[in-house]
Amino acid sequence: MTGPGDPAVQLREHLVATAAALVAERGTTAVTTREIARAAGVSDGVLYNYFADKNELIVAALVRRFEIIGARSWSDLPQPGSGSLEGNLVEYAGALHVLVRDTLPMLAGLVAEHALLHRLLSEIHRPGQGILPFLSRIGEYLVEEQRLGRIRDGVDLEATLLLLTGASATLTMRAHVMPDDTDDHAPELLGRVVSVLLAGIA
Amino acid sequence: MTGPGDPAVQLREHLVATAAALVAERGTTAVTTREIARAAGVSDGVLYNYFADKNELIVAALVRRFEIIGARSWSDLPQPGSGSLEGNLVEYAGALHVLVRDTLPMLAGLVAEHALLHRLLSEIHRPGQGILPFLSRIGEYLVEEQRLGRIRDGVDLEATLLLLTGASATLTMRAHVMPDDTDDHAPELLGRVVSVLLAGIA
Amino acid sequence: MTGPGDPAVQLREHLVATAAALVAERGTTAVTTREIARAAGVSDGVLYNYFADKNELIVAALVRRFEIIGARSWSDLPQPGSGSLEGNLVEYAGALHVLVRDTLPMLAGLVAEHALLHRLLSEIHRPGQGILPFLSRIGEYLVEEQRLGRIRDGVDLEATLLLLTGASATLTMRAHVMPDDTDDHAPELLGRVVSVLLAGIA
Amino acid sequence: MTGPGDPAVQLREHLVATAAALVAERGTTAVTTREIARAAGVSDGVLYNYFADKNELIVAALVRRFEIIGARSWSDLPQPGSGSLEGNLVEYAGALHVLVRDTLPMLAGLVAEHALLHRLLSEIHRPGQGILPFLSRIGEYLVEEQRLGRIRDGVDLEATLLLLTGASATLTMRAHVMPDDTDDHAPELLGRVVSVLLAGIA
DNA sequence: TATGAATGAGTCTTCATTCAT
DNA sequence: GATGAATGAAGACTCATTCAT
Repeated sequence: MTGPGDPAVQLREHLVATAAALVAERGTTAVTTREIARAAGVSDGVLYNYFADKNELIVAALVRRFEIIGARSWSDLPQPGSGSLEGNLVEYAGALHVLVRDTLPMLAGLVAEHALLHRLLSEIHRPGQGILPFLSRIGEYLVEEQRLGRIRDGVDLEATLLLLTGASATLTMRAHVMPDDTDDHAPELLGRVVSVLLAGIA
Repeated sequence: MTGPGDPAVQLREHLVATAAALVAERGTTAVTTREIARAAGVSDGVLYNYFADKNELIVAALVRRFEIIGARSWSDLPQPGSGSLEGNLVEYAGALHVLVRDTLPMLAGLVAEHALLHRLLSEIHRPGQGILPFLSRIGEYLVEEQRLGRIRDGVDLEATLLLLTGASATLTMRAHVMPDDTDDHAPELLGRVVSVLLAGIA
Repeated sequence: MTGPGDPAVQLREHLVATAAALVAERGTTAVTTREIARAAGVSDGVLYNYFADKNELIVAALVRRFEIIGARSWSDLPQPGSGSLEGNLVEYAGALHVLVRDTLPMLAGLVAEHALLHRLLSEIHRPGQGILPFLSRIGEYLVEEQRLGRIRDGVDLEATLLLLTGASATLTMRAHVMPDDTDDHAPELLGRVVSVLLAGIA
Repeated sequence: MTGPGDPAVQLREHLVATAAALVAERGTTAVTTREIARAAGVSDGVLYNYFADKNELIVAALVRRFEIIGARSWSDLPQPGSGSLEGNLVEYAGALHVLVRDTLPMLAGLVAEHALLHRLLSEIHRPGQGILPFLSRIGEYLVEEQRLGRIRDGVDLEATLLLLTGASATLTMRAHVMPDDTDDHAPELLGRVVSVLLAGIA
């Protein structure tokens, strides 16, 4: 008798969505329960009708956030063998860049709060959706391309993955620290990154 | 009439050093002014004789922290042309890994607190010391190696820098999320990363 | 049109019984209305269809509790003239000990809450049942024994009652503060108390 | 350098005294930290400069209360052998009556809160002052009188103590439940109680 | 009449900041 | 300048009570 139309479920969703938006803006710790309630248009106490405590709501908000951003970033990614390897890698790197860019403030807040981080991790491993599957998906792409011969045999794919994801993530950090100019350059810079990765430097 | 021997300057330094140590341990927000004062062996109020508010002290502490860790990580790094390019790059990547590992809790705290981040940035650009010079130093190393011919002509060094630093930094993040097994593998994995970077994957 | 079979009366009774059980376990203030409703298998709001507020329900629960415990403790008590005076007094004292032991948490809660206490008192005097009748019953026993000559003529029975009940009650308090060893000794100690009371100390 | 004149010590004392007064009036749980602060004429947070938490202050207040009342009740009590046994016992019983009367609301509050009760007990056993020493003092009085021959040899003094203290304490409870008439009768009633105790009832 | 989600005042506690000494 | 006690605005969380359905 409980479904998405259930008003209780709707309010729960509303709270999660509101909290997700606030957490995305200002980080995990800077958001107060009162702010969430105000922003959601409800009273201070409602939160505790749906969540055991503030952290449970925050974790739910983070999971939600990852799902939304993940779904947005990772749909329509190229299949192994299609197009050019270079173009595909740029797309994957770009998607990861967007993913990290939009989740960074939340991730950052988690580093300082181990309790929250671990609650999130145990929560996020459970469903098929999450941030880790995305990393494994790009890994799978690399494996397939190697089997297809577009990546040299013998190339260390774990190291490759680290290089590719690392460059994307670091680009994000840079954009965050210097918000003025870098975000527009991101696609172009990632293109150059992929070129270097393909050809090597020696 | 004011110099490094001035007791007022010394107390200021002492406060910065104490705060730096505490911030490194527990992160920006988890440290209280009282804890800093207790750890420094002074009274709660002194802080406000040397800093406008808590944030100013925290920023000074972060700057100090970066200087210390930077100095530790970046002394004795190989000169361009010495040894092998591969071995040198592994060393640079390893130093960056250590640098990020030891500053991650602080960096993370900053992302969530924009005010603090911006105050730190305007502070850190002022003196010759800071975190950015370290990044530029590895950049300079790459430039020199290219001029010496150990890095191919035409290789995009900015992209290379991004790949190298990104892999190191990402390795750190991984170690933080899964603290069990990854930190010991770091040197070996960075070795493989450098191999891939040298040879390319195509 | 209203009788014991009336479903409304039954629900009222059910609420009182449930609240009585919870109050006996955890004391007056530690029980929440939500807990009572959950335990009774009804919704949070029903309570207010039968009682003006929480206190009214609590008072009803206390009255009920005293009735139940009283009925249990005071059935099968010896009749005046039967058995030995000493044995009978020990039985009465033991019954009172049990009565106090089982009502102490509730009584204690009442002392701290004057409003509740007074509401209870005006409630408890109304019906023929209550805690006071029990005290008067042991008083009646003493009166009868005196008339039968097993208690000396001229003995002050009010004072005797105070001694007997006081010793029982105090034993209970002791057991509550030092729960380790005293409850088992209670019967034996009450036996000695009655001996002293019978013979006097001078 | 710390003495009773130290203003910090004075404020601590002031807080304890204020809390003691409020707790005596209204019981342990009904008093809020804000009320204590307001009544003491200080701000909400001061409390935590002197006590780890609310309970620590409450315990200190209870200890204080027992000391004050104890000192008042138990000075100038008769020595064994002096005066008449009967008169002395009435005095002892009366002192206990006053002691219990003035501490009952606090004791009652403790019954419902085991944590608080245990903290108080471990605190109260430490110094030479407390409520238990008073009970042992009346016990010692009985021992001495027995040695002097004013209490029959072979009389069970533990049982006697229980009778005497129990009667006093119960009288208090009665006075609390029916505040109208009984407190004035207390001395007279305790006189009759002692008479019965001396002569026995058989 | 029964429901149970929403309410919001109230609880304890923390901590950056001030200021009289 | 140094002290450190006092301040009081928040913070997370609880729970008796109400009321639309």
